[in-house]
Amino acid sequence: MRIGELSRRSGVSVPTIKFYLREGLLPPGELTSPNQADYADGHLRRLRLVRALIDLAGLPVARVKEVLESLDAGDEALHHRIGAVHRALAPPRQPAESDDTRAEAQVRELIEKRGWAIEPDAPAIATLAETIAVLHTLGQGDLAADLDSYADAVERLAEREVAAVASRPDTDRIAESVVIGTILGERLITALRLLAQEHVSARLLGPASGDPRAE
Amino acid sequence: MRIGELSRRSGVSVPTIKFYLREGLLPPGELTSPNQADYADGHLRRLRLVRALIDLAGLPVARVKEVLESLDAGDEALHHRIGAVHRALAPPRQPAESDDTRAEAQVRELIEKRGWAIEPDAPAIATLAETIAVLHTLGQGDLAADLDSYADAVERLAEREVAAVASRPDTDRIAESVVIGTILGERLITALRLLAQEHVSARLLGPASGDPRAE
DNA sequence: GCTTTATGGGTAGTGATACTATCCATGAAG
DNA sequence: CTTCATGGATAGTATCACTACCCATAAAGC
Repeated sequence: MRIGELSRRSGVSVPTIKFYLREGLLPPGELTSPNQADYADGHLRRLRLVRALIDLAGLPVARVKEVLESLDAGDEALHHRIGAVHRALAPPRQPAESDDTRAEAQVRELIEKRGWAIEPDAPAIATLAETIAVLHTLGQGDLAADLDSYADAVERLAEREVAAVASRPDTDRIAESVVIGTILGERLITALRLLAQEHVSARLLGPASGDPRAE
Repeated sequence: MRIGELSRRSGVSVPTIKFYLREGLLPPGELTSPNQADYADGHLRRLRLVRALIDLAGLPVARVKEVLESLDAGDEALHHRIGAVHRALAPPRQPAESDDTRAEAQVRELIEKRGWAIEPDAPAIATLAETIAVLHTLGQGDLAADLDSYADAVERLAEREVAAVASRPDTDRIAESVVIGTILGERLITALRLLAQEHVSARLLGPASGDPRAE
C-alpha cells in the first residue's frame, strides 16, 4: 500500500500523514526504491490509533509520540509496559499546591484500606489528590467525601477491563488495548455517566416529580 | 476588592483577568468611578471556576463562555438548566460516520432497557455511539460489549452525585455544582480507574502471580 | 500637595501547536 | 511517453491563549 491508499483508507490527508511521518508518530514505510515506499496494515492501524488519541483523547502530538514510544518498548515485562502507558497517558501536572498534601494522604489511606498494590509514585495518585484539593477549593468537597463508592465502582470495571485486555494474543496487542481502553473507556464512562445523571436528575429534580424548590 | 487583590487571591495574573473580562468569562466589576471598579467574592469564585474549566477540563475559552452562559440562564427550570450545562460540556462532535448508526441503536436499546428517561437528542448519546463505533474500528469492540456493567456502575454513582448536588441552597449553586461535579468527577473517576487498573493488572498480569506469557 | 503606584480600557504582538502549501526529482500507470 | 502520484524537504498559515504596551486617571504614601 502506498501513501495515497493509506490516506483513503484512514481518512487522513496525505500531507498530514507526511507530517506524522516527520514527527515520528508513524514509522516510515519500507522503501522499495529511493522515492517509493510500501505501507502495511500495521501502519493503517497505527494511524487510526494516532487519530483516536488526537481527536478523541485530545492529546497533543508530542504526548501521542510518548504514548507510542511506551507502546513500542517491547522488551519490558507486561505490567511494566502497562505502567509506562499509564504514565504517558496521565494528564500534565502543575507543581503541587499546599492543599494537595492533605488530599494525598486521603488517597494513600484509601489505597491502603483497599489493599491496592500500587507503585507509590503512580501519577494517578497525584492527579487524584490534586482533583480532590481543587474540589475543596471550589467549595465542593462533599463530592469527594466518599471516595470509597467511586473506588468500588471502578474496581469492578477494572476487573472486567483487564480480563478482556489480557485475552489479546500477544503483549503488543495487550499494550495497544491498554491505550485504547484507557482513552476510549474514559470517554465511554463519561458519556454514560452524563446519561445516568440526566436520568436521575429528571427523576429527583424534574418538573413532574416534586422538586422541593419548584412549583 | 480591586483587580490586584483578585489576582493575588486567585493566582491569575492581572493581564489574564483583563483578558477574561474582555472575553466575557468574568462579569465586569462594579464601577465606582470611570476607571475604578470593585470585584466581589462572586468574581473570585467565578474566576476559580474558569481556571478549573480551562486547566483541568481542558475546555477552550470559547466553550468556557458557553458553559458559563448556561450557568447564568437563571430563569429556566432546574432540570433544563442541568441539560443546558450538559450540552455545553459535551465534547465537540464531528459529523456522524456510517458505523455510528449501529452503535447508536445499541445505545438507544440500552437506554430503553434500563428505563432511563433521556431526551432523544441528548449529546451524550452521540458521543457514546461514536466512541463505541471507534472502538470497533480499532478492533476493540469487545471492550464495549457489556455496556450494562458500565451503566450499572455509573447509575449508582449518579444517584449519589445528584443527591449531593441537590442539597445545595439554591439553583445557582446547584447548576454550578453540576458543572464542577461533571468535570472534576470525571477526572476523579479517571484517576481512580487508573489506580484500580494498575492494582488488578498487577494481580492478574504481574510478575509475581503467574502471567501466562512471562517467566 | 506631590510623587509613586495601581487601575480600567484599548490595541497590538507573541509563542506554541497542528497542520497545509509548495517545490522538486523520480517512479508508476495507462 | 505523457500524465499523475510519490518521497522528501522547506516554508507558510490559522488558531488559540495569552502577554506587552499604552494612556489618562485614581488611589496610596509621604
